Formats: sequence, C-alpha cells, structure tokens
Amino acid sequence: MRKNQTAEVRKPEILENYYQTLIKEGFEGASIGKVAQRMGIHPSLIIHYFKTKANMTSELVGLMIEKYMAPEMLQFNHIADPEQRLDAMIDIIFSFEWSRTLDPGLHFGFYYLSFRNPTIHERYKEMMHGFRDYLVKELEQFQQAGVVKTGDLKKAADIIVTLMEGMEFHAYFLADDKPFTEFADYAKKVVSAILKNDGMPADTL
Amino acid sequence: MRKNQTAEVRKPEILENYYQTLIKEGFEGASIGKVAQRMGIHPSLIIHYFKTKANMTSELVGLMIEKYMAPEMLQFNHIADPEQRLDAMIDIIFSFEWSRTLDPGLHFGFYYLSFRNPTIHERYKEMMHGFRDYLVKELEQFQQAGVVKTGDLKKAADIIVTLMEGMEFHAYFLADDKPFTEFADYAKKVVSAILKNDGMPADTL
DNA sequence: ATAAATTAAATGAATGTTCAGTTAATTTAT
DNA sequence: ATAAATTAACTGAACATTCATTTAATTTAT
Repeated sequence: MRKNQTAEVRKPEILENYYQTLIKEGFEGASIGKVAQRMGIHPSLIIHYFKTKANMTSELVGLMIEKYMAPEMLQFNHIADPEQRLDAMIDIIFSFEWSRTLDPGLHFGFYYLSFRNPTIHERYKEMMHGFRDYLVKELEQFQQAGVVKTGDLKKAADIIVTLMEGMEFHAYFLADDKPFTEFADYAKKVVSAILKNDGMPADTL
Repeated sequence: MRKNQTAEVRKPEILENYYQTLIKEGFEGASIGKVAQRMGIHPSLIIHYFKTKANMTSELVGLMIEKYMAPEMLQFNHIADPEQRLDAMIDIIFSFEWSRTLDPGLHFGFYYLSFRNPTIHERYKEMMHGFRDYLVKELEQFQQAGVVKTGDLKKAADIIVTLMEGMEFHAYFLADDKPFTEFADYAKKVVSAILKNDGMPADTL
C-alpha cells in the first residue's frame, strides 16, 4: 500500500467523503469509522488531519459555504433588458435546481446543528447574510433601472430568502405529489408583486 | 423508594421528560439513560413501556401534534367584524408566542429527522396538512364574507404556512438583533395583500 | 395470588480519541 | 551529490465511554 498524498489533497478528499457519508447515513449515522472505511484508510488518519470530529464538521460547513457562494447559476449579465434580467434571477432562485445546490437533507441537518453549535450557527448566518446582501446589491441596480419600485430593499431581500428556504419545506411537507414548479411559480408571482409594487402595499409599513 | 404508577400516568410522564431532555441535550445527546436519570427511575423501565427508543420518539411526535392541533390561541369567534377577525388571525399566526408553540430547536430537529424516518415524515406531514386545511376552511368563510378576494385559497394557505415556518428561519439566521415583530409585520402585510388582493396579481396565475 | 411496575445486572456493539511505531518524502548539512 | 536529519502521512491496536436493549429478579398494588 502506498502513501503519498499531501494534506492539501487529503483534507478536501476526506471532507467530500464525509459529506457523502452524511447524505447516506445522516448525522446520527455518520461516524469517522464509516468515512474511513469508505476511503479505505484508517480512522485515526482522519483524526490526524482534523483533530476532532467537531472540527471536521466545522470545516465541512466552510467548504459548503464556498460552493454556495460561488453561484455559477446566478449569471445573467448577458441579458440586457433589466426587467427580463430580474425575471431571470427570480426564475433561478425559485428553480428546483437552485434549491438542490446543497443536499436538502443536509441543509436541514445543519440548521438543526446550529441550535446547539455556536460555530456552525455563526457560519450559517454568514452564509445567509451573504446571499441576502448579494440580493440587496442586485435589487439596488434594478431599482435604479426603474424595474424594482419597492422601497425597503432589505426587507424585500429578506422575504425572498425566507420564501426561497420555505420552498424546500413546502416541497417536503405540503406539496405532496404536485411538481415543485407549481408552488414555486406562485411564490415567484408574489415576489414579483412585492418588487414591482403593483399596488402591493407592503411599502406602507 | 418510589411509588408505583400506572402506565397511563407513566408514559406521558416519560414523554414529557424525553421532550425536556431533547431540548436540553439535543437529539445526539438525549439518551434513555439521561431521561431515566432525570426522573429518578431505571432506564429499563422506559424500555418496558416503549420497547424501543424509536417508538418513544414516534409517540412523542404524536403528543406534539396533539398540542399543536389544539390551538388555544386560535380562538377569535368573539370578534364579529370579518376583517377584524381575519387580521386577528394573521396577527396570531405571525406572533412570537405562536412561533414558540413548539420549541424551535426541536421543531427543526424533527424536520431533519423526517428526512430519514418515514414514520416521522408522515406524521409531520399530517401536522402541516392539518394546519393548512384549517386555514383553507377559515379562508373560505372570509371569502364568503367578502374580506378575502384571492381565488386560490389553497395556494394562499400554503404561502401563509410557508412564511410562518420561514419566520423561525429568519429570526434565527437573518434577523440579528432586530425584534421578531419587525419582519413579522412585513410578512403580515404581504399576506394581507395576497388575501385581500389589492392589485396583487397572484391570481393571474 | 397474580399481574403489573420496577430494578439489577449484564451484554454487545459502536463510538471518538490516544499513542506508539512505520514508512515515505523533504530538507539540510556536508 | 549524497547521506543524515527532520517532517509528514499513515497504520494498528487499545482506550474509556456511552448506548440501547435483554433477561431475570424483586417489589408493589389489587
């Protein structure tokens, strides 16, 4: 058996296998031993790199944030017309594919973990804030272009993120056999109405 | 020495202590031993009543659903004016107190559990459907009274439940130090606009 | 007396972590 | 350029715990 892998290669490799193990076994079922088994290495090697399981979990969140924050999907600079561009953005945010950027099961798992693990709570907050702030920045441009008319961009962005996260909840607990798009389309209409302010009185707050 | 209790008393007593242990220790930390210790009884007594830990967890969800489905808060038959009654209902659903009917940490925990435990998934789905259907029924009355003008009551109810659940997410990941009511008020405006249909184009779906 | 409530003791499996030692790669000194 | 020194990757075995569960015995209420 040969060795040779630098830490730079091994650590992400372990994290990737941890991620897959978490998807397969859940947080209760995912152990260092199983990750090691899956990789054909010794459990203590994982400890060697991460010291503790908690560290490894924390570093995994870091990796996930990177993935989440490099949104290849969210690129529509090729669309010239502002309204079309706005619609394209909303389309993507409420698309099935976008909702599956992260494994929904794990996503909920980390939510829950946040309630007892301050480090993960902080990291997840950063992730959500990052996306919200990105939205606000985008909305500002749409506002200048006259497409977005609502006044409180931050609250509008908050509603978008909240509804976006709610899509997964809805799909899992309320949608039954209905396709994802059905309710997502409705949510998109709501968001459009808020942003474009078609008699939407949300500004009269 | 401790007194003998009948199963009818013991079982809910154990479930209540399991609930509290879950809040304190989380799903990873809550063991039969800790529940027993907390009650001053022997761990095997818990097994005697529930056979397995999974059974106990499943029965706990049943108890929680009962609590959730007997909403003492949601009683406003004393309000005669339909619009005032509708507003009162929305006020309660988006209130801090309502959001804390169940411990939010546990709530998320059971969400996550649902992804790997079909029984709990089914029960939680029932719970959510139950609340959604209750809302639809209420909305029908408001519709007949002319207060609610939107056409698709089911989708409207879905949005309400989704936003309601989203409130907890928002409070925990986006709100920072802002009071719960600030964003909740905004969400209420959105919901009102959807229901009362002030130029809200969600119906043109 | 009998059945249910409760405890006692024990089991086996799985866990994260430690520690000592081995092997390969890299750096340093000559 | 090469041997020695050092660092890093890696393994193996053992650890101390904790866990859910089983079986058997004992207490208590009726």
